[in-house]
Amino acid sequence: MNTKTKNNDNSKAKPYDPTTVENRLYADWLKAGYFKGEIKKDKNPYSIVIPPPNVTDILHLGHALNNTIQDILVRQKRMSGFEAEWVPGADHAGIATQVIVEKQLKKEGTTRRELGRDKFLERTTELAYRNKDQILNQLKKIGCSCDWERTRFTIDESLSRAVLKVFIHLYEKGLIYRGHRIVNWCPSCQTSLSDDEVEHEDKQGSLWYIKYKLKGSDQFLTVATTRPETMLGDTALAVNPKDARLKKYVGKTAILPILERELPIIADNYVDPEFGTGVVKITPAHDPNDFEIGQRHDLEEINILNNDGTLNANAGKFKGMDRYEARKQLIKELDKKGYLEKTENYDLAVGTCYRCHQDIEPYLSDQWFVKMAPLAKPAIEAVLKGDLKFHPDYWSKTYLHWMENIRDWCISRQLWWGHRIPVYYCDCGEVIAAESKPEKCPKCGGTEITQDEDVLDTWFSSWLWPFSTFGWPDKDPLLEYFYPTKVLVTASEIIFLWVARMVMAGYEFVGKIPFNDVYIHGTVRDANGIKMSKSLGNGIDPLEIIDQYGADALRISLVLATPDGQDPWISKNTFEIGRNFVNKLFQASRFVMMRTGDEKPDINTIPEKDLILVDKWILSRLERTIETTNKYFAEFKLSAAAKNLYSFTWNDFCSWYIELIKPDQPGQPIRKASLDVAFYVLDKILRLLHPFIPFVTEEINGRMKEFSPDKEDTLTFGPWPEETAKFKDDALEASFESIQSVVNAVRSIRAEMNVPPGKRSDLHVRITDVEMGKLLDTYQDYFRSLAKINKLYIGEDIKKPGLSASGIISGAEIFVPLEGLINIDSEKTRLEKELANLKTQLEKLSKKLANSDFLKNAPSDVVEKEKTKRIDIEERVEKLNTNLEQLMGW
RNA sequence: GGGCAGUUAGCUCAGCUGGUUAGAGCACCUGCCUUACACGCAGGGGGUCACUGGUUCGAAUCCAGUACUGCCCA
Repeated sequence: MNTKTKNNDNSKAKPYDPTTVENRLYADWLKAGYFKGEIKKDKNPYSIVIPPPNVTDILHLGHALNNTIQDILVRQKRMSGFEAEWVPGADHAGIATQVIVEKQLKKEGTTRRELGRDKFLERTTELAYRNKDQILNQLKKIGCSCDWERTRFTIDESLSRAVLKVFIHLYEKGLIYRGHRIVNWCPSCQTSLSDDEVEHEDKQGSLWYIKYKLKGSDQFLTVATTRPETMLGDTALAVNPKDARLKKYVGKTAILPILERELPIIADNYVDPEFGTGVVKITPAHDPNDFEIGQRHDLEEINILNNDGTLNANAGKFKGMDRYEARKQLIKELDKKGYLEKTENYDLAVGTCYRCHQDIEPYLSDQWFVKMAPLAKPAIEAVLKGDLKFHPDYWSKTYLHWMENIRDWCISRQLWWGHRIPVYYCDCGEVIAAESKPEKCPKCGGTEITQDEDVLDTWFSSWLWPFSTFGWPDKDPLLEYFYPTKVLVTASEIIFLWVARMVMAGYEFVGKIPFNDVYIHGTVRDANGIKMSKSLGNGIDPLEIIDQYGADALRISLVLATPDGQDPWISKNTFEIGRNFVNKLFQASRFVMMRTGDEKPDINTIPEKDLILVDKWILSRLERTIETTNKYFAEFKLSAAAKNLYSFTWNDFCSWYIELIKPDQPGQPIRKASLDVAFYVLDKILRLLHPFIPFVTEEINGRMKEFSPDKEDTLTFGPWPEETAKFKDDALEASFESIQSVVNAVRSIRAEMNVPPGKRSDLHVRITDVEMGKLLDTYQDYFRSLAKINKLYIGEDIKKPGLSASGIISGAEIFVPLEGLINIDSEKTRLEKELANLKTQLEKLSKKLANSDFLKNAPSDVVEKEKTKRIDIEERVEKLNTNLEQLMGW
C-alpha cells in the first residue's frame, strides 16, 4: 500500500465517506415512503417477493448478493415508471429453529417434552420473531427498497390460514395421502425429511462380505453390504431369477447369523447379479428398495431403530447402542464367529441432513405425502411454452428433468415448530381434515378427537409465498394487482425445494403462474473457490464490509464480481473495486460542480449550437451506453451492465471528457456549453447507476440540485434515461478516436523516453492523410493539453527534427524532439520491436491475400478490409525503416 | 452410472450468430502528490485461448472425442 499521501494536511480533498450519507439517506427514504407499493390503476405493477431468509440466519454475502440483484431490478423498474412492490419477509425454518431452541433447553438441563408443547412454542415464537427483525434490519443496511409495511412471515396468522386452506384442498382432491413408507430419517433432528432435503456426500466406506448359513446344510451364501447393522432386520435373502449359479437356492432357507432367524431365499428381478456376490440381504424396514421387494413378496418388516438412531429391542443384545457403535460390535462378533468372509474398501454416497449434516437413515414410518405428478403437468408446460424462463436458460433443463421425474413429497415432520397438520382422528377410526378441531366426529358423533401430532414441512408454506404474501386465500385487491410477480431471484440450490413447487402451487391454487422469469445467480465462494459457510468460518460479514467501504461499494463490487450465471470468488479486497469506483464518481461530480461559473449550468437543454467535438463525442457515447444498459437489463445481464457503466464513467467521462473540458488554468470555470453537457451527462450517469449504487448517486443528485433547482428531489422515481439516437454518430466517434491515438502515441513516447512528467515537449506531425490533417489542425487544443505539448507543428511537409523519437498512427507520423533526453539505444529498441511486430502481421496478411481460395470464397468486404490493412501496414513499415535509418546516422 | 456447467494473462472473468495484432479488472514493473480523485494519473511487461482430431479459404469461436474441475440427480 502506498503510504504517501498529500491529503493529511489538505482539508479540501477528502475521499467520499459513505457511512453518514447512507444512514441519513435511508432514513429519508423510509420517512418519505418511497418504497410503498400501492394499487394504481394507471400504472403497470412490478412486483417481486423476496426469497424469505430463515429466521435462524444472520446476514451473509449470499443474502447480500441475492438482495442486491433484486433491489437493482426493482429500482430500475421503479425509475422506469412502474409501480414497484418488493415484499420482504422471513421463513420460520422449522427444523433449524427448533434445533436451536432444543439446544438452549439442553444447556438449561431440560427438554421440550419436559417443557410441554405450548410453552415450547411460546418460547420458539419469541425467538423467531426477534431473529426475523434482526435479519430484516440487516437488509436495510444494504439499501434494499422493500415495502417494509408489507413484511410477511410464514408463520403469521394470514399465511398460516393459506397453509390450512391448501392442505384441505389437496386432501379433498385426493392429492394428499397418508402412507406407510420408507422415509429419510434424521436421527439427530428426529424427524423425517423430503427427498430434496437430503444431500448426498461421497464418503469412504466398506463393503462387508457376510456368510449366511443354509438351513440343514454346511453351505454358506455370502452377502455383501455397506450397512451390516441392518442385518438385524433382515427378513429374506434374494437372488436374480435369471442368475444361473444361484437360482437353485430359491425356495430354500438361510439362517441369519447371531440372531439365528430363518430367512426365506427369494427371487426378484431387482437384484443385480453383478453387484457383490449376486445375493442380497433384504431389510424391508430400512431400505427403500428392500421395502418394495418386501411388499412384492409379503415379507415381514422388522424395524430395529429408535428415533434417535439407537437400536431397539429387535436388535437383541445390541439394543440401546448407537447404530455406528452397533456396527462396530457386530462386525467384531461376526469376525470372531467366522461369519465375516472379507472386507473391501468401498466409496458410497451417503445421504445427509441438509440442516445438521448427520447421516440420514431410511426409516419405516407413517407419513403424509403429496401426490405431485398432477401438479407438475402445467409447470412443465409453462417452460415448454415459454411462459416461464430461466436466466441463464440452461437451468430450465434441470427444472424439467426434475419435474418429469417428480416423486411424491413427504410433508410431515416430527417437530413442534411449524404449521400443525390439520388432521383429526376420532376414536372410531375416522380421519378428518379441517381448519379447526371438529366438535364431534361426523361419523360416530364421538368427542374423543385428537389432532395429528406432526407439523408440516416448512416448504409447504414457502411454496405459497408469491400469493400468500398478497392476502390469499382472501380476495385481496393487492393480489389482483400485484400477482403474478415478475421475477424470482435465487440461487440454484433451491430450484427444486422452492422454485419448482411455487410454480406448481401458483397454477393449482391461483390458476396463474407466480412469475415469468427466474434469475439464478451463483453461489458465493471464497478466494480459493470454497463455498462460504458458517461451519467453515470462511465467510465474510457483509456488515463489516459496509462499515469499512459502504453499502454502495458492497453492492457494485458484488455485481461486478459475479459473472452472469456463475459462482463469484470473493475476498475482502474484492470490495476495493467498488469503493474506488464510488469515490471516483463522487470526485468527478465534485470537480464538475466546483467549476461552475456565474451562469448556472442547464441540465435539461443541450446548447446544440455551441457544442464542440468532445461534447458531441461524450453525448454519442452516452447514448450508446444507455442503449447497451437497457439491452443488458432486458437480458438479466446485470454484471455486464455494471461493467459497461463502470467503463463509461471511468474511462470516457472521467479520463477523457473531464480532462478535455478542464480549463487551462486552475480555478477557472468550465466553458458554459461543456458545463451544461457535463451536468447533463453526469445526471444520466447517476440515473443509470442509481439501481446499483443508490446512495452516492442520490447524494450527488442532492448536491447538483443546488445548481439546478428544478431537478428531482430523489432519483427513486426516475425518470430512467431515454434511448434516443439524436447524438449517436459513428463518424464523429471515429474522428475522436484519431485524436485519442495521437495523444496515446505521444504519451507512450514520453513515458518510454523518460521525459519528466512536468516538462512539456514540442510535437511535429507529418500528415499523410488530408482528412486527418484537417481534424488534427482543428482540434489541436485537445492533444496540446492531454499530451503536454508546447510548440506544435502540423503539415504535410514537416521534416523530422534531429534527435527525436517517432511514432506512426494511421494518417500521420509524429515526432517528439528530445534533445538531451533521447536515448538512442532505447529508441532504436522501441522502433525495432514495433517493426518486428508489424512484419509478422504483414507476413500473415500477405499469405492470406496470396491465397486464391481466400480471394474466391471470402466475402468481398472482408477481402477489401484485408487489402486496406496491408497497405496501411506497408506504409508503416516503410516509415519505421526510414526512421530507423536516420537513428543509425546519429 | 446419468445430466448440466466450466477449462482464455499470476488471479477473477469478457470475447454474440467463425474474419481483432485475443480484451478488462486485480496483481506485477516504471515514472508521477499534474487544475476532482494516491480509493489517483500516465506508461509498460505478460496468453502456442486444456488436449486431439474434423468442418472451413479462415476456428478461442462450429462439430466429435479425450482429460481435468464444479454442481445436480440416481
